[in-house]
Amino acid sequence: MPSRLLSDKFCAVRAKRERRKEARPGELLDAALDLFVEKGFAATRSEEVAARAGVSKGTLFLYFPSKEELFKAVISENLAGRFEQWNAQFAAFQGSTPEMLRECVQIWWDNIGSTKVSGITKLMFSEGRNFPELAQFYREQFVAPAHELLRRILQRGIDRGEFAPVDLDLAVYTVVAPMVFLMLNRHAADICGDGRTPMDPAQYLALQTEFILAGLAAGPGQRKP
Amino acid sequence: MPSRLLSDKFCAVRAKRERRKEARPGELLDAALDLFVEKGFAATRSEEVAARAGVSKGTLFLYFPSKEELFKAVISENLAGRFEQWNAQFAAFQGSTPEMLRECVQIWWDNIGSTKVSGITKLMFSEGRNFPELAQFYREQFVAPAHELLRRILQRGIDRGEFAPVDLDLAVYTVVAPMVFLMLNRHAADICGDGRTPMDPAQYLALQTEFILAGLAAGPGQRKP
Amino acid sequence: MPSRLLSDKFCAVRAKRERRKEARPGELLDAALDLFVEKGFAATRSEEVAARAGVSKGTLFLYFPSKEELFKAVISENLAGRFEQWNAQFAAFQGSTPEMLRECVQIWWDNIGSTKVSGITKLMFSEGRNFPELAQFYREQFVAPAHELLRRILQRGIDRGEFAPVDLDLAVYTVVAPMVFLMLNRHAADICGDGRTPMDPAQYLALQTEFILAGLAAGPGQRKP
Amino acid sequence: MPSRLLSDKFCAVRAKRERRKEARPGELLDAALDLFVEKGFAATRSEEVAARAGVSKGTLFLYFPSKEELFKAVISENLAGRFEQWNAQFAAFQGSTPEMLRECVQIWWDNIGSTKVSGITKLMFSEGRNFPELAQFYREQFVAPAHELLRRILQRGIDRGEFAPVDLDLAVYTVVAPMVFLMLNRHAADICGDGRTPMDPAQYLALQTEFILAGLAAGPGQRKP
DNA sequence: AATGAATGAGAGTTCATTCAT
DNA sequence: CATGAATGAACTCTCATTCAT
Repeated sequence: MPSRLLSDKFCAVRAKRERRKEARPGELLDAALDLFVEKGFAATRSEEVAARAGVSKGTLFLYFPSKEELFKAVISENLAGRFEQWNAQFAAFQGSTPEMLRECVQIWWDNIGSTKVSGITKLMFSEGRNFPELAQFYREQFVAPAHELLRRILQRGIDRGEFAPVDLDLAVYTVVAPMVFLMLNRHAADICGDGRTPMDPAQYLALQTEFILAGLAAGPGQRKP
Repeated sequence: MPSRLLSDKFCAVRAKRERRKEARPGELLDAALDLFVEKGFAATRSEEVAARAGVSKGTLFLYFPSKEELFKAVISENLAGRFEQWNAQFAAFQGSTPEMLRECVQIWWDNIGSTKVSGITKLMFSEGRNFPELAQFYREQFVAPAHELLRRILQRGIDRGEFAPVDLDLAVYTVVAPMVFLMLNRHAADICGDGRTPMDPAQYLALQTEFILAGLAAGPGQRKP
Repeated sequence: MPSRLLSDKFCAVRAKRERRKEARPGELLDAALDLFVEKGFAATRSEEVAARAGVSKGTLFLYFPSKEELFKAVISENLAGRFEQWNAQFAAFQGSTPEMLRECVQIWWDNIGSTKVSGITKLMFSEGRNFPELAQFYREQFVAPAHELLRRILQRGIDRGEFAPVDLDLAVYTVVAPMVFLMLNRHAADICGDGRTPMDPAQYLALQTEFILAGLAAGPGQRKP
Repeated sequence: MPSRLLSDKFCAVRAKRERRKEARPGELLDAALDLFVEKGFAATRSEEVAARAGVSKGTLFLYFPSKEELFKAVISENLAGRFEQWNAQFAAFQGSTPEMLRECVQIWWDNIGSTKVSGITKLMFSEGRNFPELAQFYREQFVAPAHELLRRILQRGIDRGEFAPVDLDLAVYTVVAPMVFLMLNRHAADICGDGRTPMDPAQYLALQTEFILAGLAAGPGQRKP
């Protein structure tokens, strides 16, 4: 069939160029994430981003109207709701709540903490004040859903008698803080390492999680006196 | 008498001026710390620092040869070690080790966490990569002594049978991480808040400390299966 | 029959395309004239010209090697002298010289002043300094013949006793100036209007022509006392 | 007196620098007017303006926050109302209205037409469309007062029987048009010269004025048939 | 012939740093 | 010592122009 042939030819001709065109934004966003995390938003020159993506300065602005919009796109791209899936996954969880929390931490580590996406948190801590609307966006898209998920897990543990009652708002932070610490330290050249042997994040996470579980099991303050 | 009056006035003016003159570097460092913490190194203009210190642009460069040297001075100046005192204080501590850890956290909070000094940590996390020598300096002056102090406390607990045996290298991080989290979040416009009620750092610290103590008491991994 | 239909369609499409192909340069010149007149040469983007002509950026440069050459072509193309015809027409004129002048003005208004061609004058006034060769070309092709035609008319009036003797060089400008004024004001968003009611160019022209005729009849300076 | 001495010294020390500082904006505005008129706003580079004013690029932006603001300042600076004085002057005029008109034209020529202020009109014609708010400002500050002044003069002539009745709105343009023509042609490299001998604006103005007076005396249209 | 993705020189603007006063 | 006007390197962004498709 001629039409098919024509169509094939058309596709072949367009293929390479189009593939690049479609791949460009992603390549640029990857490069931008790398550099922003490494050097900070302000200290990263647009041209560097372009160069790392293998294109020229001008091309960057073909896809993103400004450096700030590029920043926003980096956030959007990488924080696009993973929470839908995770919320569903944990809603269907059958095991004990301590297992649930361990799995939650593991999933976070595998998908975010150990990947370069964790750099976004570093970015927000470093540059958030200079970009309030971005900070707000980050809070809405990432922080709030995370807090909600953790609250549901903790509440489940309390409801099932696995955890002693506890101020959920605070308890959530006991889970969040180590994650944030790992994400920031990872992208700050292990600034909080003691300079001897590097800390193993997976082991730290495991220990930290057990501490949290011990604390939740014991109930807050009961051994204070 | 006019001449006397004038002379007195002149002396008064001169005295104030000289007092200010000697205070200049400190005022500039204070102003710089505030602004660097708030906006980042690159995003802070030299003129702003000078203005906040109440002097002109030129005067800043009279005391610090460059913006970068100013940054280094800000870090160095504020890292004046308090560990000598603290080490002595804790070497003489008589009570239980959990009490010791609680006091340690409290002292940190009162002297560092809740004060402007916490901004130094924010700065090191944000800009450390661009100032490797400073990062190393910070690790030596601040991180290493802190880790050592905490190690000694934890070791004391184990030695006295108050804590179960634990990997000290990892356990230290369970104490450090919440501190770092608080210091950074404080200077990042509560970027990790969920946007509802702001978290109370003191309450969070208390809960987090009890969790750590529960974990240390229980021993790691014992409830894992 | 599908094939016939297709074929017909194809031919129709092709025919239209070829017709367009030949029209391309003209369409581009029209678009360029519009935009250059409206926004100036520097402020007009090549892509806009192409877009208004309904082609892509690349196509523009297929027909004109540079934006500057496009500008030159816009001027040259629209300066196609009509003076041969007009000179012949006025050489054969039979009526009175005032009638002749009125007709001259009318012809100018109908063919140039009220049409897009007037934009050329706007362009030369705005950009002439940046294109000296074009300015010279414009003077030769347009200004000089116009002045000569007007001189012949005025001389005829003097010769026939209809006009008092007058410095022809100056008198020509009294005819030219209102024309230039109208052409420029037209393309400058009525910048010389007082903001109340818009001026009617035809009425203004008529009045202005009568003033000129009155002046020519009276002779210059005679009432100066 | 010491205080006087001190004050003198102070003034002497400051003098040179301050004089320059106060002169800078004016020098920059002059340079900008020259270049904008000569090359157009868009085609003039900021650095050129600075260079012509004898300063560096950065200094320009010390006094004007952007190129566009510089443009606005050029307009504002040079259009500062001269009409107060002129209106008063003509309100008190005692002679005949033809004399009044001649004087009006002369004053315009001496103060505007023959000076570089006339370049502003060129600017407005060339770039006005790209800066609508500036165009409006120009109309309000310059065009409208000028039209009103001319209307009053013409009306006086009619009232005193020196001029035949005429449509004032149109008649005003017969006076304005030659002025505009001269201002534009002057700044467009005599684009409307015929290339032979340059036209003498003063002589042209005189002749043109007499034509207008002849026309006004005769009344419009009366010799049409 | 036509397209539009890509380029990179160049323009506007900022700001650390200098230095005459 | 202190000032702040001046500088110019560096950065973001634009757009005329090219060329693979």
